[in-house]
Amino acid sequence: MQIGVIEVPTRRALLVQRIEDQILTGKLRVGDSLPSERQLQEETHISKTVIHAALAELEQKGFLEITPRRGAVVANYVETGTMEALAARIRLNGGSMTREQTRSFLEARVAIEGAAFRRLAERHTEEDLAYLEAILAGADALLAREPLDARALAEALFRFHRGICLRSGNEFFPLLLNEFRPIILEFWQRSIAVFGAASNVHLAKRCLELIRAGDAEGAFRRLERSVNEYLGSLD
Amino acid sequence: MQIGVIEVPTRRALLVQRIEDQILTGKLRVGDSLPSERQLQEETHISKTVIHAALAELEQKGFLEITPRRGAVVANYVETGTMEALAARIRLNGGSMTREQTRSFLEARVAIEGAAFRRLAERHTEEDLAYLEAILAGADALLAREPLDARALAEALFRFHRGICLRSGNEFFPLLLNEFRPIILEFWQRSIAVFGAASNVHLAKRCLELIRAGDAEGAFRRLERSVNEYLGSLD
DNA sequence: CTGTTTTTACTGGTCGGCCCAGCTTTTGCG
DNA sequence: CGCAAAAGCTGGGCCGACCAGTAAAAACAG
Repeated sequence: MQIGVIEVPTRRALLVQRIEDQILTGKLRVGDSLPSERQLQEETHISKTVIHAALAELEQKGFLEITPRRGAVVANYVETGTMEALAARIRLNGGSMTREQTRSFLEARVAIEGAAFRRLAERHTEEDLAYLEAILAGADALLAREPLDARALAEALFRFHRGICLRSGNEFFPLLLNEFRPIILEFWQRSIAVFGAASNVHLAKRCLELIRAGDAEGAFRRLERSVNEYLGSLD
Repeated sequence: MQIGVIEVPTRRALLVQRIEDQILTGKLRVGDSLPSERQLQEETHISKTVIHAALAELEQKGFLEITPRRGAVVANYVETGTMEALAARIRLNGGSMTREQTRSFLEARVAIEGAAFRRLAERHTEEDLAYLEAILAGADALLAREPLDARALAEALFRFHRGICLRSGNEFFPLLLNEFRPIILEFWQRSIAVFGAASNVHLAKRCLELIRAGDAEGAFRRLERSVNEYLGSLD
């Protein structure tokens, strides 16, 4: 048996997580007031500096709404939340989404990646293709190794799809995929578990071929089909 | 003559901005190490606590990668960056995007909002429409008042479009729009300046009508057309 | 001179306290 | 009783010291 590295989390990170959990599990509801910073300081034995930093972080993530000299209330994360807020909620549910969330997520992914596919199919250089091929070569290397590192392969698939966005020439697409990152990684890990590692890598290669051939619609349909297959596998 | 309020920027905000600029202008390159917190303290005459907070903020934005007891290095913000990193880059260019950035941005917006339009046109309740109408009524009220508060109207238009995403039933769309928020606000303010306030509100109303009529494609084309007009106005 | 242990200098993380400005509640005077 | 002054909160910003680790330098043994 092997004991890996033990990462010591910072107090700030622990406090952020604690409050996130309270919000996401419904113990703290939208509109509820948080205790004052000084009160939290007493409860947690953490200094006001760190408390303040943690609350500021939660505000930026969209979980809280802080008004100077009035206090912090739990925000409606749908109104103000970022992708991070959603990722946190998914993390809490044991890393799994409801079926409806999954459908929403895939719909959004198809909207973004579909646009990237189209652009790249229409206009790409040899360098673009070489870049994407290099990523897939890395995935192949992972495939050959035993035991399979599903996490690493999921990362590679993520990099491939972000690579498509990156090379599409649209500055926003890769950033959007970065926002999705934690969710997409969960997705690929599940996809690897359900459809197998080789199948997923093969699908990526097929998409690249279609892009190379300039078949924008074909690439888009291939993407759509795999998404539907994934959704079907949930039943 | 009238002298308005004088906002005193905080040291922390100034430091954040300074470092952001250094990164975005290339004086600090990806992979470069930052001076230690203590070194920065000496250079800037700002306390280490504030330095620490500023660096933490830059990390959350995706500009830095901080490892405890090892230091901070400039992160590849294309890899890890969020929409905020891009917003910062735009802010640096005097709040305006290049033509290519604008095109990218609108392409992404059409991809996301287009999907939301389609969903909402196909499936909406009376409550959804009432919700959106209420937002437009607020925009009308702003329109009647003199002088025009362009910022507030831009906010209203943002809320309307986010409302469409919200009511589309896709949990991700509104979150994506939230990520775009700072950029979208710049967009609407410019659009108001170029096409006039009334015209923008009228367009929103027209979109709502098409959604009500269930004309998904019509609504989508209307959106696409206005985007193209905006792009055309840049020449 | 080499390989190993110990020391030291340096890192980010945390602490508690200071003052500030503004909102809320209590107090106290006319 | 009415109303204004005061006291007591809030978060925001900042400071200098201390903590627990790391990595390089110094000391040491062979």
